[in-house]
Amino acid sequence: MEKESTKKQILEAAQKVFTEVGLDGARMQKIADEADVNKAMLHYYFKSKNKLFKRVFRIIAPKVFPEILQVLNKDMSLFEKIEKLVDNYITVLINNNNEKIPLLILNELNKNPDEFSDIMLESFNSLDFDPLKELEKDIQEEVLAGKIRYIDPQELLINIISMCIFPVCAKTFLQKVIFKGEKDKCQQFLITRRETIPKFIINSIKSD
Amino acid sequence: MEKESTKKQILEAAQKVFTEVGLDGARMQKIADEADVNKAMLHYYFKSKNKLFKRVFRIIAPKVFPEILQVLNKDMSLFEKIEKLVDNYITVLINNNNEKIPLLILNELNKNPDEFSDIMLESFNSLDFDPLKELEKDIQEEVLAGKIRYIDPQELLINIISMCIFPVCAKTFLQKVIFKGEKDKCQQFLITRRETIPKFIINSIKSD
DNA sequence: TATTATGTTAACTATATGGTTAAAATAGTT
DNA sequence: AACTATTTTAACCATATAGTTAACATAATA
Repeated sequence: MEKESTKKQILEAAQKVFTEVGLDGARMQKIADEADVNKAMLHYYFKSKNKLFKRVFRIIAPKVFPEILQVLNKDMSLFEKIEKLVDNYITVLINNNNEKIPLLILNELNKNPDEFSDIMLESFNSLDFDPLKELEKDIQEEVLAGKIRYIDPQELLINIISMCIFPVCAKTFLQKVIFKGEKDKCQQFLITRRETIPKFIINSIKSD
Repeated sequence: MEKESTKKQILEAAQKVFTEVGLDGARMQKIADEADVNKAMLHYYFKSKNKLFKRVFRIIAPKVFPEILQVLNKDMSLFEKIEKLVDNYITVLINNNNEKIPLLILNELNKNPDEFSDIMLESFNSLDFDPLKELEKDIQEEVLAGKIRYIDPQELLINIISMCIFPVCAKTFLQKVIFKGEKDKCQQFLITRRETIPKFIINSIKSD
C-alpha cells in the first residue's frame, strides 16, 4: 500500500505552519487543514506534535546551515569561495519558502538546546570535510601569497553568516524602519547583497 | 495608595518569561509565579496577555534598537562612532537580561507586523535625529577627506547591526556547532567582537 | 471471495489555559 | 470608628487543544 502522499502533505503543511508561527504557535488542526487531511492522521503518522516538529527540523535545518557550506570544499580561490558562498546563501534565503527558517531554528535551538543542538550537530558532522579547517587552510595560503591579512576563520565565517542571515531575519524590521515602508527598495537591497557583501568582506581582508 | 511594586514585579517577571519562551510559549500562571503574585493580578493590572506583552515590548524594543544609535549623534569621527556603537551594542547584548531580546523582537515583528512594527517605528521616531542622515553626512565627509571609499549608509548600518546582533541570537548554535561545546571560548569570542568588528568594518571602508 | 494490513474518519476525552468574579483584606479619608 | 477606594485571593468558567478511540474504508493478498 504505502500511502506516501498523505505523509508528504502533512510534512509540507507542518513546515509551512511551523515556520510561520513556531512550535508553540502551531496548531495541529491548522496543519491538518493546510494538508487537507484529518487531524488524526498527524498522530497516526507522527505520534505527537513534538515528534512531527523534530521531523520537520531535521529536514529544514541542514538546508540553511551546513549544506550551503559545501562550496568551501570546492576547488576555488578564497575570494571566489566567499563570493559563491554569499551568492548561494542569499539566493536560498531570499526564497519565500526559506525566508523564515533561520529564525525558527535559532528560536527552538534557544528554547530547547538539549533537544535540538544534537540534531544540528549531527547534520554538521555529516559534511565530508571541516569547513573551518578548510577556511583556515585557504586563509593561510592567501596570507603567504601576500594577498590578504590574517583573519581568524571563525571570525570570517561568522561575519559572513551574520551579514547573510540577519537581514533576512530582520526583513520586516528593515522594511518598516530602515526603508520606511518601501518594500521594493528593501527587497532590492537584499538581492543586491549578493554582490555588496563579498565586496565588503574582501575589501576588509585584502592586503593594501 | 498606588501599589507600584506589584505592577513592577509583574512587568519584570513578564519580560523574563516572554524573552525566554516567546508570546505563545508564555503562560500567565508562570509569570504570576515568577512575580510571586496571584494570577488575577496580571489581569487586574494589564487586562490581557496580549496587552501585557505589548507593554513589555514597548519597554524592551527601544533598548536594543534605536536607543543604542544615540552615539551616532555625538561629536566624534566616523571611525570613533563605529567603535563606540559596536562597543555599546555588544556590551548591552552580552548582558544576560538582554541576550534574548533581539530574537523575541524579530519573532513577534515577523508573526504580527501590523501590531508591532508601529511600536518599533514609534520608538525610532522618538530619536531627535535621523541616524541614516547623520551617517550619510559622516561618510561624505570622510570620503572628501580621502579617508574612506564611499559606502551606502544603509549598507554600513545593517552590516554593523548584523555582525553585532546575529552572533548573540545564534549563541547556542555557535557554542555547540562552531565552538564544539567550548562555552568559554564562545563567550570570549563574543566579548572580543567589541574590537574585532570595528576593525573588520574600518578595514573594509578605509582608503588604501 | 475472504482475510488481513493499512489508511481514514468523526466523535470523544482530558487537560491546560486565558480570563472572570465575588468576597476578603488592606490602606486612605472623614 | 465608620466609610470608601484600592488591592489581593481562591474558586470558578469557558474554551481551545493535543491526543485517543473505535468504527469504517480501501487496497493487497491468499
